[in-house]
Amino acid sequence: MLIQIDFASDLPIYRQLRDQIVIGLATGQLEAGEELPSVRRLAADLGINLHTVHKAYQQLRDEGFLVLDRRSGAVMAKNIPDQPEFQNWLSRQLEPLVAEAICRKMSTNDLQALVRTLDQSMRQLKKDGEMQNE
Amino acid sequence: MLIQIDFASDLPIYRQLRDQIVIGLATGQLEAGEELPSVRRLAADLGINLHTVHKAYQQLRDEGFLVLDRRSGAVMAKNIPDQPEFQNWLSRQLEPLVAEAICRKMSTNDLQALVRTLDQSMRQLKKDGEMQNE
Amino acid sequence: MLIQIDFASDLPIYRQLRDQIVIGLATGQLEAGEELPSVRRLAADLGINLHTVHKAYQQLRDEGFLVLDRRSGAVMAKNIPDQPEFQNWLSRQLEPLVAEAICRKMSTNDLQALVRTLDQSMRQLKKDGEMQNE
Amino acid sequence: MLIQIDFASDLPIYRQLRDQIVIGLATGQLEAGEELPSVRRLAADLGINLHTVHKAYQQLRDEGFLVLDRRSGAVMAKNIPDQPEFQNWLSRQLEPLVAEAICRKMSTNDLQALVRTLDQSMRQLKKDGEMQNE
DNA sequence: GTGGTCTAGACCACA
DNA sequence: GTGGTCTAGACCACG
Repeated sequence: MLIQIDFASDLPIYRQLRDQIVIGLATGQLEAGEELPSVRRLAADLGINLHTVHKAYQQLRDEGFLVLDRRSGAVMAKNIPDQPEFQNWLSRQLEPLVAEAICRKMSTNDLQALVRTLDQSMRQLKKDGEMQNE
Repeated sequence: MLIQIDFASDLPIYRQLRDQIVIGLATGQLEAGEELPSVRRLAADLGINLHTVHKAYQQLRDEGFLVLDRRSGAVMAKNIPDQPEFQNWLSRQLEPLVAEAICRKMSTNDLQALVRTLDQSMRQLKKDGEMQNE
Repeated sequence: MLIQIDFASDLPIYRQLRDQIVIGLATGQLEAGEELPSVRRLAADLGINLHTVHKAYQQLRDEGFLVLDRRSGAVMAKNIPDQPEFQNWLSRQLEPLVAEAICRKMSTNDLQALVRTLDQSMRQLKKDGEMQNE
Repeated sequence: MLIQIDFASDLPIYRQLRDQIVIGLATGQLEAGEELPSVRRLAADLGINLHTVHKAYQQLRDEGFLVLDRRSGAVMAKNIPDQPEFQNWLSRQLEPLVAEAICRKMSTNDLQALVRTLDQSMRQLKKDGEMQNE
């Protein structure tokens, strides 16, 4: 799976890394149970600091996406645990974005379409990957 | 309009302030052309520093939401200028959120419904406010 | 002569006023010896403060463009005195602008053309005005 | 690159700093991709406050001249983005200067020559620097 | 009164 | 080490 870091972004590197791994999982580029590169390896490949990769992995573990084991390294979780507050959290993240879309005169339909497109394209990618594996 | 700052949040204060003003504009709690409190006044009301408010106002000005009129202080812009890259920007913001929703097993319908609810409730609030003014 | 103030500009109002009067003089909309409106009158017309107009007039007087007299009010100077350091001053003003033009990949020719156009259009306006008066 | 701050100038320090960096870029004293001193370092060298340098850097970043790389601090941008309204902006800056030159009886030729000299001397400095590097 | 600039000094997140 | 944020308090230009 290709990971691209933008060093000039305002988003911290560890967050970019974390986000891309989540996106990878959503699009099927990463599967449950799949092994991730070691901290060392990934840091070297991306040309970033060990700490940075470690921090991203830690956060993914805290969120239930990743299982860290001394022997088997980093493995994508098989079962992502329910996060009871997830919808509320998501709602809070979405709120300012939706507000800005309204202010920028985006229509309800355009906004819905944008979310739908993102959602469907990711799910489609995942389905394609799964069919290939069968 | 009520503004609430969460000092424990990881989101910087000036960003919380900026976001809430945008939300206020989307929900009609703030209207185009309306005067905002002066930097000093708002800082005192919220118990934060003058510079923090100043920074939020500056950002809103740069984004075209606010006009800093030399005579009357801060005034919500009448015409919010188009931001040519706005949809792309929004898409990039939405991508990791949608990805996480998929990973957390949220259905397409639930996600759509969540966005719809946010969008509609804000637009409704705005419409209510406008009807009251007539 | 029409004067337009932009209250949202970063340029102070008295400077906008001063600049437009100088432009008016360069384009012949104002002539040497012509009377300007009184401070009171102009302030009322533009909807700005007395002090602001006063400050603009003072600066124009200091620069030799305007003669202020208690009886005859404000009169455009007949002979604008030489300002020995003017070329140096102008050069210093121009330097960052030319530098930015270079950085923005504007060609020497385009820059020259831009200055020429501004210069010629003002001089032409002035000549037109003078012919009309004969 | 030598930077000189005039504490008596009416131009704010952060603007002087910003202007001199742009001039440095135009004259080749600063090259695309070159690292700038850290905010702290430059502030100490110039005897000014950290925040003042920070503000200049932020503005340069907003204008596309500077990239604030998370790893290596401040780096001059490789590709300065087009500013669609740049010519209009420049024209507005130039207008009062040209008008004043006309009022001060500067000839079209002298004005053209002045701009040409500034432009050519900066471009020449840049070319010299580039030849030296080969 | 307003916003804008500058200083001084602190703490934090990031790498 | 870096930049980013926040605070406190001062002065100035503008209107």
